[in-house]
Amino acid sequence: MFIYYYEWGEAMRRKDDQKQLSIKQAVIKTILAEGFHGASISKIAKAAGVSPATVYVYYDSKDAMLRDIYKEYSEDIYTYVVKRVTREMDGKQLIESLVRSYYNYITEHGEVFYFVEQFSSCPALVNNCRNRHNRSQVGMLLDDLKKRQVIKNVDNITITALMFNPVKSIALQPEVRPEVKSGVLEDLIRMIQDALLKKQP
Amino acid sequence: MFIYYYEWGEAMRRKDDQKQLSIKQAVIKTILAEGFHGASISKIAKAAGVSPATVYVYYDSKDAMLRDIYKEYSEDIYTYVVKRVTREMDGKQLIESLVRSYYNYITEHGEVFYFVEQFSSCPALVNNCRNRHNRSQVGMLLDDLKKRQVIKNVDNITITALMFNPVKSIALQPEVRPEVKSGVLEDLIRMIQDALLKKQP
Amino acid sequence: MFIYYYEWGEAMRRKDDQKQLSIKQAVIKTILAEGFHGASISKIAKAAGVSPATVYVYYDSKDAMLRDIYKEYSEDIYTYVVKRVTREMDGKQLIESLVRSYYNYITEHGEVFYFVEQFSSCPALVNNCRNRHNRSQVGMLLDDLKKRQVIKNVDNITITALMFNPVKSIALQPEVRPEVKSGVLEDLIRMIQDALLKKQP
Amino acid sequence: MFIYYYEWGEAMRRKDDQKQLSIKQAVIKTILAEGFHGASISKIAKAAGVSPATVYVYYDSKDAMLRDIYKEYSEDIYTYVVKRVTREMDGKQLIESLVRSYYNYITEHGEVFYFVEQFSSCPALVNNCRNRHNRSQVGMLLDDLKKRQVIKNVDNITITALMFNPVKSIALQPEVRPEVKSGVLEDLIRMIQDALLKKQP
DNA sequence: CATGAATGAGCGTTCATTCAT
DNA sequence: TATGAATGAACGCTCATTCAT
Repeated sequence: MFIYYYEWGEAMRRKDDQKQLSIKQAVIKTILAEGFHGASISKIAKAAGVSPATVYVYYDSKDAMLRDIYKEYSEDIYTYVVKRVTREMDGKQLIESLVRSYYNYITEHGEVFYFVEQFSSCPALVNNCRNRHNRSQVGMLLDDLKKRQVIKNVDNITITALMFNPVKSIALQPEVRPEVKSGVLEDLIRMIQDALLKKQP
Repeated sequence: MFIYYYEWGEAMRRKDDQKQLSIKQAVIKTILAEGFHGASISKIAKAAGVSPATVYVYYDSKDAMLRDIYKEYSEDIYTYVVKRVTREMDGKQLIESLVRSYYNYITEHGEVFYFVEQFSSCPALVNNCRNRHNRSQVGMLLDDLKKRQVIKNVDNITITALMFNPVKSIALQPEVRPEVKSGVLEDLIRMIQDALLKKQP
Repeated sequence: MFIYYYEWGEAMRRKDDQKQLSIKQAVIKTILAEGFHGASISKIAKAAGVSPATVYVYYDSKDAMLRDIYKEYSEDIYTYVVKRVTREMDGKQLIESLVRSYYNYITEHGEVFYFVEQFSSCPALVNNCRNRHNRSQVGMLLDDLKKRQVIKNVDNITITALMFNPVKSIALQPEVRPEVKSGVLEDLIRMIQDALLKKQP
Repeated sequence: MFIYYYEWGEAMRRKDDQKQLSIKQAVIKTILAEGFHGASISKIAKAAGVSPATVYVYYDSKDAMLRDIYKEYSEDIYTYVVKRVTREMDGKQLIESLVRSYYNYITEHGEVFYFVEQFSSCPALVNNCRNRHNRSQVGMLLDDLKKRQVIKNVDNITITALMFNPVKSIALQPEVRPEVKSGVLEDLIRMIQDALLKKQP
C-alpha cells in the first residue's frame, strides 16, 4: 500500500498573498469611504470579498491589522521623495524637488496618505508603533545641506515642518480645484526656498 | 410623584445652560481621554453627570451634537489670533504675533483644539458644516498687508498654509519637550517672515 | 410657567424586580436544558423574554451574572436542612433529618441544585467567590453533637462528605425510579447512622 | 508535489496511533487547563501538535471525540480498584482496599478523572453513551460479600454511593492539604466499614 | 425637563467544521 | 493521510437611540 506525504512546497503555499492584498486595499478604501471609526471588520471583509473570519487568518486583531498596514505605508512618502532627489541638484532645486514630490505623492496615493494621516492622528494607536527609517534619510539630506551652508542651520523638525505641512494642507483641501493648487504650489515652493536658503551676500 | 416649582427666572434658565455646557465640556474631555471612537454617549453623559437620555434633550443626535460643538469652536482660534493684533504692528511684528498666538492658543486650549482637529480630519462629518467667519478676518488682514505691499502678493490659502500648519505640527508633537519647542518657534517665526515679507530694496 | 421635578420615589423605581427574577429563572432553566456551556446570553435572554442587551442592565457581565446567582443559591440547601432540625431530636433523628432534608431539597429544587452543582464543578468560576455562611451552621450542629459524645469525634469535612455526598449521587441518578430511591434512602440513612453514631456500650 | 513511501509496516501504523493518542492526551490536558468550555478544537489541536483538520481524520465531530475518550476512561477507575483486590482479603480489608484505591486513582490520574467528571456532569453529553462493564465487576464483588453475609444486604447502588462518593468529594477539595486528607481518609475508611459490615454477634 | 430602563443593530472575535491541495 | 485556509454562525458585549414615567 502506498503512503504519500505531502511536501510543504510552493504548491501547498495556500496563504493567499492576493487575498491579503485585497484585504489591505479594502481597509484603506473603507476608511476613506466611511471614516476611521466607521470601518468595521465586517464592512472591510465585505469590501475585500471575504468572510469576516478570514481577516483573522491574516491578522491577529483589528488593531494589529491597522498597525501592520500603517507600518507598511507610514514612511512610504519619504522613500518616494528621497528617491526623486539627484546628486546634481543644488539647494534650491532640492527644496523644490522635495516639496513637489511630497505633493505628487499625495495626489497619486491619496487613499494611502489619507489612511496614514488618520492613523497618525489617533494617539492611542500610533503610540504603539514607532519606525523612523526613511524619514531619517530626509534628515541626512538636510544635515548635509546645513553643513554645506546652503540652508539655514536650524533644527530638522523645524525645516520639515515648514517644508511638508503647508503643502499637505493645500493638497488635502477638497474644495480647491487642481488648477488652482498648481499655482499655489509654485508660490509655496518659492516661499519655502526664501525661508530655508541662506541669503548669499 | 410630581413636585411643581412655580418660580421661573434667570436662575432656572441658567441651570439649563449650565447642563448643556457641562455636556459640551464632557464631550471635549472624553474625546481627548478616550479618542474619537471611544467617546460614546453613555461615557459622555457619565462625565457630564447626566443621563444619556438628557443629551437628547439638548441635541437631536450624536452627530448633530458633535457638529454643533465643532461649529462653536472651529473658528475660535482665528478669533483668538486676530484679537491679539494691534494697529501699531508692522508686517514683521504682525506675522510674529499671528504665529505666536496660534501656538499659544494650542497650548492653552489643547482639548478644544484637539477636538476640532479630530472632527476636521473626518470628511464624513466635516462636509456637512461649513462656516468661514473669523478665518476671513485673517484674510482681510492679509489682504490689507498685500495692498500695502508689505507681504508678497499670493493667494491667502498659500499664506495661511505657510503661517499656521508648521506651527501646528510642532505644537502637537508629543515627544518634543516644551523648551525645545520654544526655540523651534523662534526659528519658525524668522523663517516665515523671510518667506512672506517682501524684500526691501 | 411650571417647572416640575420628578421625585425619585417608589413610582420611579423602574428597575423591574420581576424582570430580573425572570432572567434568573431563565439562566437556571437554560443551563438545565442546554448545559453550562450551551447557555448563551442570547438563549437566556430569549427564555426570559427580553433583549440580550437588557441582561446587561441587570448584570455587568455573564460571569458576574452567574456568580451572583450562584451566591444567592449556593448555601440555600444548608439553610433548608438546618431549618428542619428541632431541639427535641436526638443524634439518630438529627442525622436522619439532615440526610432526608438534603434529599428532599434536591427533589424539590432540582433546577437550582443542578445549577449550583454545575457552577461548583468549574474551578475557574467558583474560585472567585467564597461564602460559607450557612454551611457553618451545619458545622456548629456537628460540633455540638461531638461535644455531647453523640457522634464520633472526626473532622467535619469527613462527616459532611459521608452524610451528603452519597445521597446526592443517589438523588441525581436519572435512571433510577423514585420508588427505588425511597428504599435506597432508608438504607442509606441507617448506614450513615451506623457510621457516625458512637456505639453505646 | 507528492512523495510516495512504499514501506508500510508496524512503524507506519504506530505513527497514526501515536497521533490519535496525542490528540486524546491533548483533550484531557486542555480541558484541565482551560475548562470544558475553553477547550476548543484549535486549542486541542495546537496542544497535540496537529492541525485542526487532522482531528477530523480521527473523529467525526467534537462531541464524538469527547464521547469516545469518555467511553475509554469512564470505567478506568473501577478496573483500577478491582485489580487491587486479592483473594485473601476479608470484608474489612476489602472495603479499605476499594476506598483507598479509589482515592489513589484520583490522585494519580487527576487529569483523566477530572475529564470524566466534567463529562459526566453534563447530561446532554452523557445521555448518549452508556457502558457499565467494569463497574459491574465491583457489583459482583459486592454481591459475593452479601451472599457470604459479610456486608449488609442492600442495593449495590447504595453501597457504591457510600463507598465512593465521600472519598471523591474529599479528594477533589482543592483547599484541603494532602496531609489532612490522609487523616480524613483513615477516618472515612473506618466509618464506611462501620456502615457496611454486618455486626458480628 | 429629566431620567433609568429597554432595545435592535452592530461590534470584534472565536467557534466547529469543510475545502482544496 | 494531513494540512493551512476559509467560513457561516454564534459568541459576549456596547452602541445610539427611544420609551415610560
